[in-house]
Amino acid sequence: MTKISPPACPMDSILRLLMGPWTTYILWVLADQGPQRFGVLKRAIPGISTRMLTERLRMLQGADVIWREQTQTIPPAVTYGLSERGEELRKVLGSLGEIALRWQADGIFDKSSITDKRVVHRSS
Amino acid sequence: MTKISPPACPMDSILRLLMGPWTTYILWVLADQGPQRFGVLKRAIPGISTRMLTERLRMLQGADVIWREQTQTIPPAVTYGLSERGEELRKVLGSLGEIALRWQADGIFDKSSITDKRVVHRSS
DNA sequence: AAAAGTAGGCACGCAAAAGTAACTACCTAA
DNA sequence: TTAGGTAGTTACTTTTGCGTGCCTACTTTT
Repeated sequence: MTKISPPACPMDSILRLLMGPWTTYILWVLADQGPQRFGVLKRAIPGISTRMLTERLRMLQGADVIWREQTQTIPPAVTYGLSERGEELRKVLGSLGEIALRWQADGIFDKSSITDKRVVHRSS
Repeated sequence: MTKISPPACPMDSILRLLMGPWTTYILWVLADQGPQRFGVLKRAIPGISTRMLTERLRMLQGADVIWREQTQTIPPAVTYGLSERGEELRKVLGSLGEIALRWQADGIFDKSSITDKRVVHRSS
């Protein structure tokens, strides 16, 4: 018995795309630094596991938000970058980021309503 | 040292705000139908539990995205609505919604890359 | 007198999500 | 010869998110 399917919410789908803990970070790096190889991405996102990075990249690629280019050289080099859709998304995420910055300046995120149980991975 | 990943992540905070399965739905209803009471909201969002609705509302309220107005009448009536911050958010979410609509028309969300494991199995 | 509605709080428990670690195959540099 | 880098995959374990059900205190309705 297939339970609920979201009645009228493409929002739901697109947010499920962005929702993961790392997804926007990945997009941010790709937007900010340009196309990058797997290993560079991994090092640019401290704390992410290969498993997560792979999964997210596959998902984003599946949604045509990023492209993937693999060269058949012997240590195979794989490069990822924002596609046209990715650019589209970047603009909106940019606005969202601006808002986030303003709110942060206002201390919204500090006041223990959201940030509470987020201990943050790997405190060095 | 609790140190958050440094350079670019108020995004993380704001997305954590929107992330839950229900959050944007709630905002959508409040934006679309105007301020609503708890019970009305609950009935407007089929399938949500009181627990979730309460939690999300508290969180949104804590971030000043919605306001909460409680009358001390005897069955106490509580009304929620978008605050100024909420309106700000609504605009961006609107753009995101447009994109989502276009992508949906292109069938991005149908092609089993994201939606796949969302099938739910409750056979009884 | 009892049921129902209003706005939630609290505890239990499962299933999905995320982290951890080990393994692949191939090549290069020490 | 061995370590290390490239781009992952697979298996195992832990964490958590979220639904479900039961509770409140007060009033109005039946």
